[in-house]
Amino acid sequence: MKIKYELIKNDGKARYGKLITNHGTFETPMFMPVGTLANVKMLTPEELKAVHSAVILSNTYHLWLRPGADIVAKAGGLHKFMNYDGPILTDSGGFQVFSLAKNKEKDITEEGVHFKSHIDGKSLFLTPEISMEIQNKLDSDIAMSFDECIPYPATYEYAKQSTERTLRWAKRGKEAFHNENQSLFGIVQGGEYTDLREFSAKETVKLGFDGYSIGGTSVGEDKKTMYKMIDDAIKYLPIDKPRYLMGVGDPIDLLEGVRRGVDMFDCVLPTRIARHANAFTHYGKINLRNAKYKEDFTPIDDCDCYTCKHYTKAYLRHLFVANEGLGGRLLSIHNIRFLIRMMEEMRNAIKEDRFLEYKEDFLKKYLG
RNA sequence: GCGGAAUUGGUGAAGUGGUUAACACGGCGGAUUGUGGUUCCGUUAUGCAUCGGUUCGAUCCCGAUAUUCCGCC
Repeated sequence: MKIKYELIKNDGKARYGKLITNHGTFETPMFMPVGTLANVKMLTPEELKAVHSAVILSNTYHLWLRPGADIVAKAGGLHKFMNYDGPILTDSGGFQVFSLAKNKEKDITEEGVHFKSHIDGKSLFLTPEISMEIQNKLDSDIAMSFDECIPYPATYEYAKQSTERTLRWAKRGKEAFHNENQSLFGIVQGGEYTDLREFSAKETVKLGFDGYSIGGTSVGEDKKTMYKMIDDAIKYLPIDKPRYLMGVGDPIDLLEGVRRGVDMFDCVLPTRIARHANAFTHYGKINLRNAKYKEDFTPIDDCDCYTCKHYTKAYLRHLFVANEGLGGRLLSIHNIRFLIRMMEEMRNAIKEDRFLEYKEDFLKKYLG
């Protein structure tokens, strides 16, 4: 069955709802950790469950290269392969168009995208049809349309052509898609241009998808521009379908996204910064390598995660200074929990009609 | 006792008679937003064992002293 979205409360800004999937029902707005290679880096499914993680992301491009979609299919699909019984969303490879296609004008064609494998340099060609075929085989809960994540800044002309092409790719992808148990999301592009965002949103909705993403954000633009990109797109999205802001993010952006009516977010930030010794706290981000934590025998934050319940900053600092991987694991647990807990708190605040107060209080503390 | 060699930052070390002493590690700090899994960026010796001398100018040349290593008696 396809996913279902149930909008429970909508005060015109923030939304509270439920996402019903083949692998459980979960409340939105939600944060989804990224597990590119059929794993969330360094963590086991049990650890993800312990931080109340729901949907996780995987990546078409990466799994296409290895181990290959057929192997995952033989294993019985992504869930079985990686031993995760929660919902999985697969990104289409569109972001790799952005990060791996060196010469956009030349490498991106109407038919698809040429780029080189980051593993062995082999030439690859990815099309909407191939992306759908791979995602169908992976058997994730939610598949993403194959799109181009437009760089920032981009000229109006480039953004326009790219946005129109993404739309044609979305249509092709939808036609090629054939897994009844899987849902497919469309992606709004349009770069930083208000009219292109409107055009992209309206046309994508016309094609009809199970949910809609706002793409092309968090690619180097300033926050003000990013929020405008959301505003320019989200007002044209149907209220009875989930809205997913791709690649975002940091705690401030989550608050701003929810305020604008976003239901789903994903981001590599919590796990990436964790591997580099950074931790989210209610008082801002901290770097555990800093000398001032050498003798700090208190937990990272007022937090209910495994790491905060059992370890001190001094110990975590020692692990990072000693180059011990456990530090990255423990911080990944904390950082994911931090964002997921934030979402829980936001949902509660929405339910109790105090979202804006919550947001203000959080920011006041966080920005110190 | 005699002869030889060496002495550069926290460490390993390059280097030159003339503005800012290479590089690496370490230290300190920052970055990171649909992940190209030990990443990227910045900073870190007002000083080249010590004291004299030669020179317009010395870390680099000369002498003495100290320390270390090697060889000989």
